[in-house]
Amino acid sequence: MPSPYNLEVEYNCGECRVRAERLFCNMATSTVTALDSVKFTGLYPKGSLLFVEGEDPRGVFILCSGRAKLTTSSTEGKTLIVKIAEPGEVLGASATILGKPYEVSAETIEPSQLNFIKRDDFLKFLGSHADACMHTAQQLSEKYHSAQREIRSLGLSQTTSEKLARLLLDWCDRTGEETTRGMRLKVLLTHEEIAQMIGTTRETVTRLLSDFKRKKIIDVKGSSMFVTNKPLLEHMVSV
Amino acid sequence: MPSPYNLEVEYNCGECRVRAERLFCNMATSTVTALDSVKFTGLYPKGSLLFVEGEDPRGVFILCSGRAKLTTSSTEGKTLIVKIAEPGEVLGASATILGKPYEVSAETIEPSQLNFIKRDDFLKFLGSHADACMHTAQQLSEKYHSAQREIRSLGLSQTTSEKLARLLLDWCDRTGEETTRGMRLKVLLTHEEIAQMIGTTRETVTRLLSDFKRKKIIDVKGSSMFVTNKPLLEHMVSV
DNA sequence: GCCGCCGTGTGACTGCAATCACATCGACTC
DNA sequence: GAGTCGATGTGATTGCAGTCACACGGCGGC
Repeated sequence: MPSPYNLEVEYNCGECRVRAERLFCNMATSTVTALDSVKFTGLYPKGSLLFVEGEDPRGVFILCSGRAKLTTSSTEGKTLIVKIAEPGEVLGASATILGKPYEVSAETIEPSQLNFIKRDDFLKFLGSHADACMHTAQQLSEKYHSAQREIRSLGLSQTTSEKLARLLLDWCDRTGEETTRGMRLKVLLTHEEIAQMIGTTRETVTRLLSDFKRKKIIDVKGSSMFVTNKPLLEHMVSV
Repeated sequence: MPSPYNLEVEYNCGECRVRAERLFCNMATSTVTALDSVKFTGLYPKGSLLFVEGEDPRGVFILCSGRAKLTTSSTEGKTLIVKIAEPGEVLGASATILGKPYEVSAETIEPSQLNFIKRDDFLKFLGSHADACMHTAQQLSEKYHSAQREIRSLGLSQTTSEKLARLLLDWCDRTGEETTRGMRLKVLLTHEEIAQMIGTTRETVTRLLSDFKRKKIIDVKGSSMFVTNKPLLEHMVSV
């Protein structure tokens, strides 16, 4: 299938091969059919703004493939990255359900496939398909869960190095690959973006990472980072 | 009706007079009947621990009357108050739905009435009553929304005074009464607890409040606080 | 009355991280 | 090769808030 952005596209949810693995999408055949009839499949290049904080909710985006960053900004221009959304997540659900403005902005950081559902259609869909409603509740629970983790990290960390340690450990759990040299992480974010994830400045991130390298906690080779002393990282967050 | 803790109790949801005002409880008669058959009504004194962070989810608590604080703690003993829950809120829903440990602890800070529903019963109840499932999704959306506010406050504030200003403005919106001397707030929390809400220390809260008094932004009379210069507070958070 | 407890008010000191400023380095354009 | 641009590395300075220490006042118990 020819497709832009080198992306494998699936226009038909009924035929989607990864559907069963997805918390939200894994639903009864009849429900999937209903989903297919209201959704709009779109391909988005890196850097596409899906919605902006404060905007009235138009509907939800189901992230089929690719990744998106969810951010919130202060009026002074300081930006906080709340979460990096992974495939299978539903974006904008809470605002759409409540009819309140989007509480974050969403921007793709990779070429991505998204299925958009208009607000009215989505609400009707949830009302008439119990399993979809249940899966939405699960999605929202997941979102709340990860927001709670973020709150812990921001509110309970004594120092910035503790926040960074928390972030790296999070990455190990989520995307780390075990190797003989320690956990390997693909660092796809700049120091600036890492800073925005833990609420600090770019310079501090650079300094702390140098520090970690000096202390042999991590080892950076190109865009790969090896966590060579995970226990020490864990010690930094718990004590 | 004689009742402990000077609390007006309603054992029967079907007869509850405030039900229609509650986001979650406002559901079809048949659904309420089902709810009544699985819930356990309990009265709890101030300081009751409903559940503890990290514990496996036993079920959900519907806060009928009273208030509860939701907290998360670090291993060093530092505590962060995530939210003060108000009547109508459902506590522990996300953990119960996902089957993951409670992400926060819940403790009553006033004598409270709560309806408890066991995990299995709650999941069955949601599965068989579409409106209850929808209302749960709304509750979860609200929870996510307020968690997002907390993240903004913790992550984007440059200084502690900004966080405190944010908190006071929040209180104005939520429980403030307009008076000729400015918004009146009932301060039911100690400086220690305020500190735990914004992730700082007791001393800093005392100092900042003195500061605000000196600058004629607030005026404290007993357990009442008058916000006499709200625009200045707003200026502190946006610049 | 006395005592103890808890919440509050303040001073002195210190350290971490924000800020500003500039250097370096790689990639890509022209 | 010169020039630009974004990302990274590093030094010097400063200020905010955490920490420790102690004083004061109200309130309940006895």
